[in-house]
Amino acid sequence: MRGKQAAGRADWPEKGRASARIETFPATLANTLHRRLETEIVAGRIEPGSRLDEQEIAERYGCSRTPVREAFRLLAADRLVELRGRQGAAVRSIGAQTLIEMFQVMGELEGLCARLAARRVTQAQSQALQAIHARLVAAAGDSVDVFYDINAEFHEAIYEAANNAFLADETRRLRNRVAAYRRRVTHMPTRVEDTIREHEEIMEAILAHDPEAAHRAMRAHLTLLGENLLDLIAGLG
Amino acid sequence: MRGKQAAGRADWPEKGRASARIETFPATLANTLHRRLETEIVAGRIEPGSRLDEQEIAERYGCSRTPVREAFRLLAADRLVELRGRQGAAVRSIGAQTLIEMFQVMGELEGLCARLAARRVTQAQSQALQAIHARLVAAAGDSVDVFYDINAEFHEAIYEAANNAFLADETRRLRNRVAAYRRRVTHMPTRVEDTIREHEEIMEAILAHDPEAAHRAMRAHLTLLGENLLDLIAGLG
DNA sequence: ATAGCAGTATGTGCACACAAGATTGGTCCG
DNA sequence: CGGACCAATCTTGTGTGCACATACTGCTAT
Repeated sequence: MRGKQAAGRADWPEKGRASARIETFPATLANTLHRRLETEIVAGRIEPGSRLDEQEIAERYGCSRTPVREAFRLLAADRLVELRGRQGAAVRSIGAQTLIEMFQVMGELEGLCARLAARRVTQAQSQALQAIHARLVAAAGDSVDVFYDINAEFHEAIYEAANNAFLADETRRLRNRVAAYRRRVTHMPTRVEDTIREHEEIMEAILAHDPEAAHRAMRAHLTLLGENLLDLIAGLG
Repeated sequence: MRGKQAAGRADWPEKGRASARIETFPATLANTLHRRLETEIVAGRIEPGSRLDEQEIAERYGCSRTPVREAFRLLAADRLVELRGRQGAAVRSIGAQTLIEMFQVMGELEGLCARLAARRVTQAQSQALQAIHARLVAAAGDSVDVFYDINAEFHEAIYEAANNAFLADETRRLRNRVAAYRRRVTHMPTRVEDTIREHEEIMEAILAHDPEAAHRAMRAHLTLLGENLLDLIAGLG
């Protein structure tokens, strides 16, 4: 007879920090699949809107449908895929309207990151930021993918300097959701130089410990990025 | 032989609005469980930190473990439960540090809502807002739960006036995550009157179409709420 | 008495099987 | 000739069984 009270069992001793990717602990098949599919989607290797076939993926990874299904649920939680019950799962495709809205929210969140970073950044973090930026400048001529990755590093460094793990998680999550689209923007004519200039402004504000300037610069950066993205979409619509 | 291309099947015609709760469409067992458990957790009827037993819930709802497992994954996506592989799922408990961080982010998001609402609110929405506020004032003496619900309505009306579905979704999601804790704050001595006063200020700024004032008032509201919550936690720590 | 260890029990992870709903192609009727 | 209905097939949703990992309990040894 096991049916005790509703939920009165061994409570865990409360984790120190409630952040950290949800499921790093055990390397279950479902978790592995979750990570791998997430990477594929974020990198844009799976077209937005395309359907994900349980069986196909199951045999591709040599497992049964069960863990695949569970991975889908996890991805749905991050809003990376859409679950249409009885009709399978599909990579979420984002319309122009939603994209506008997302960039507005991202502007606010990344702006907060920048503001906090300006207040809290340490000496070591300042130097790290400058080093990353130097690498970004150096990579201006390299492949777009390399540039994109260093760009991401820059923002990641700011999250860290902001010293708000929750904010970092949420911002990162949002960033992931638009990543597949955002990556394409890097291909635009002046985007690389623009990015470098905008990053410079952000960085200087942070190094100068000027929260409002950092906030403003970061928001502007995101706004411009969003507008570029919309131009791109309008162009190929 | 079914193994075609990776994912080149029937693409859906892109949903009009990429928001809307993830899975309202089909009433599968897993989805039903997801919603019910979400309600239980958000309402605080399941203690934070307590473990969720697959079998127990399965037999309580008269189904097998499979849909229960899937519901857990969905809840994990919303960060409402924590998945510790091989050790079951537990309602996420939020530490003081994280709570502080969350309220900072919520302040920013709800602040954005208020700012947009001040710019975009329609005549009808203004009236609706006032009506809700009037009900809130009238409910000041009623049960805490009633007050809490009307309070939520007020914020919901602002989300709607902000006219940014994505922002509304994210803000609502965050609100849900802290709901179990937040609800308790309403019990504090002066919280009811404070809330009414703060709401008044927010509402007036929105009605006056003053974005910056609305933003400021809303952020202040969230900040005070967060501080109250921390006092509460410190008090019973 | 406490710490370490082994055996046991419980519960989760995964695979497989079955059932139900959805989609597609074909056929029949208007 | 077109549209609607129907059937076959495919895909997802759910139930069940088994194996392994983790936690627990009682023992022994220092």
